[in-house]
Amino acid sequence: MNTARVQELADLLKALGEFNRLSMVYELCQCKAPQNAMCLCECCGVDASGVSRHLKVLSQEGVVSSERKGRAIQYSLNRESVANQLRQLADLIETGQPLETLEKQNERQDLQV
Amino acid sequence: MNTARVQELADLLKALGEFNRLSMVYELCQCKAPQNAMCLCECCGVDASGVSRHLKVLSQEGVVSSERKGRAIQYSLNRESVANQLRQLADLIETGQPLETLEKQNERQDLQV
DNA sequence: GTGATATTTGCGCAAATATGCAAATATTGA
DNA sequence: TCAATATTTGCATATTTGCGCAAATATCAC
Repeated sequence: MNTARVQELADLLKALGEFNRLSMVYELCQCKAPQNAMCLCECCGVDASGVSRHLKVLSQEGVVSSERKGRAIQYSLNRESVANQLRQLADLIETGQPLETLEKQNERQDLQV
Repeated sequence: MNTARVQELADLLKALGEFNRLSMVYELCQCKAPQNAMCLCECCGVDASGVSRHLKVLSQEGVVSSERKGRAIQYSLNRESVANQLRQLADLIETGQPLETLEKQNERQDLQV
């Protein structure tokens, strides 16, 4: 049943499936420049510590990347990666095609390079 | 910020973002014929009451439809609807295009019909 | 009707989660 | 160096969530 891949996808969806976190993602996806945590405080009504924790979850699931710039840490959305995962799930649900493991996906991408 | 739409999507992702529920969806998406709850008990290690509750969540979020056939209730996946929502989110994340409300989507589909 | 099968619901429990506050840390800018 | 800014972490708390069991309910087959 490809349990590991189902688990991966479930973890990703769980990370995205919380209102304040998805609001942060929505905010990030509409910004060209990366944002720091203080900016993201405003879009959802959570204080800095909460934003920090949410960003940690998103980061662990590969939704965002971070890079320190001066005092602040700039967060940016991993657009392609997240979009591809969602599309793969959409395809699976629509067509019933079996899930590919992440390993296989990476192998396939290696071949293309 | 289109809060309502973000909330809708978050609810959908939360419904899908639980391992046993996603396993059930995975099972359903690979079956041509609708399945009843007892079948779905097997694919995840949850008893009938748990499956019933999970199916209720999935049903409330429009992931599955149900129809009673004799004693059992047959569940089937709303493939297109769920796939479309996931793709819309993927597009949003990839391109930053603003979210359409569900109402607008329906209007647009009405026009196409 | 009666028993058999399928699903739902009430209850309680344990684990996970989201949050705010305050303190600790990190890193820069002057 | 030192003060200011940004982020993380510990703690406490309230809420949510997933689960199993047993009882209730629904529906059919006979």
